[in-house]
Amino acid sequence: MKEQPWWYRRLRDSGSRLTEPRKLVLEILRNSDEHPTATEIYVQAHRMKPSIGLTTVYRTLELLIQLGIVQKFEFGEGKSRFELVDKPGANGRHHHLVCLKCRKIIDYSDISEEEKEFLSRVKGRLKSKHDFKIFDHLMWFYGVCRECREV
Amino acid sequence: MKEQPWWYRRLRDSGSRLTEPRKLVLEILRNSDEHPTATEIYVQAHRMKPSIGLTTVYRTLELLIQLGIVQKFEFGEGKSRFELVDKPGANGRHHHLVCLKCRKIIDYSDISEEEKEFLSRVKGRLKSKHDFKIFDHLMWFYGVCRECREV
DNA sequence: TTAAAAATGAAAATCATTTTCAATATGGAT
DNA sequence: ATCCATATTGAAAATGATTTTCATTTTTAA
Repeated sequence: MKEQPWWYRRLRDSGSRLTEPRKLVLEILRNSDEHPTATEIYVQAHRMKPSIGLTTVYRTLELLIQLGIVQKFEFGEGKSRFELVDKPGANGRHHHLVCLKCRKIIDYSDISEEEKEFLSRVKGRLKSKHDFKIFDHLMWFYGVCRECREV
Repeated sequence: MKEQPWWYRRLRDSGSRLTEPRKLVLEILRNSDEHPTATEIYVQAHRMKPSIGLTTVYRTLELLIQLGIVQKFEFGEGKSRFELVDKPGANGRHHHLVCLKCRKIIDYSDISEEEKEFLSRVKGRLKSKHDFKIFDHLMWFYGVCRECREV
């Protein structure tokens, strides 16, 4: 007997049906390390089951958010990103370097061990001080790149 | 002789012109306690100078974000909200805690010694790796607050 | 004062997300 | 397994925020 993911029960308990598209969206979320957008999820889902529609992906995500199975993030890109709640070890990768002169933006994702440790300490502190459970973070650094300093 | 806001200099230094629409948008941001949306800023600006266009408000905000003068927020409403960044170096609200459920935002400025050290190490690393000289930073943490976890 | 470059505004285009509505799939009852 | 009420779905249209295009205006430096 195969063990069912905890969200199957939560879906059922809410009176919602456990449909193919819903299982697919959940499977895709389970298997992605990034925080996919609705469209990214749709593209994957569509490859596996071409009959699926983007609308359904949106509706499913909305439902899963209501049920506390999925979290919605916004990083200022003008679109939302989604992640399974309590998915361990999918944090970081959202560091931006902005040059104040030429306005170039560099995304960098290489996080050092030190940085990870620091972040987990900060998260611990935020938990105890503000009683927040942190799922993710975003860091912006503003400066001037070499080319612009040379002028 | 009137003292000019620090952002005037930063605009100038970036090679951008200090135009009427830009001053207006900055003035509106300076005088608002809330985080206005682009449209809200436009409505105010338009009252003071009817020739102004929504496009210019968007373009100005984009520029100010690139220059680190303005921050963009997204609360999951499908539109962005904007706020003036505090003067760099001075007890700025550089840290934000966002509750992913109720969309509440907590600004906190109490930075520990450990945190300051960490940031200076990160800045050093960014300097050597990406050859950026960092002037300022911004950190966002996404999580769920106590009230929302209790449900 | 003048010309080049930067900035502007209006309208059109784009993009993410939501709504509408007719067709389909699901799960409990039979 | 079959049936049926209804939850769910997909396609297309609608919406709303943001971006692009392009001709005109404003700003700055010489």
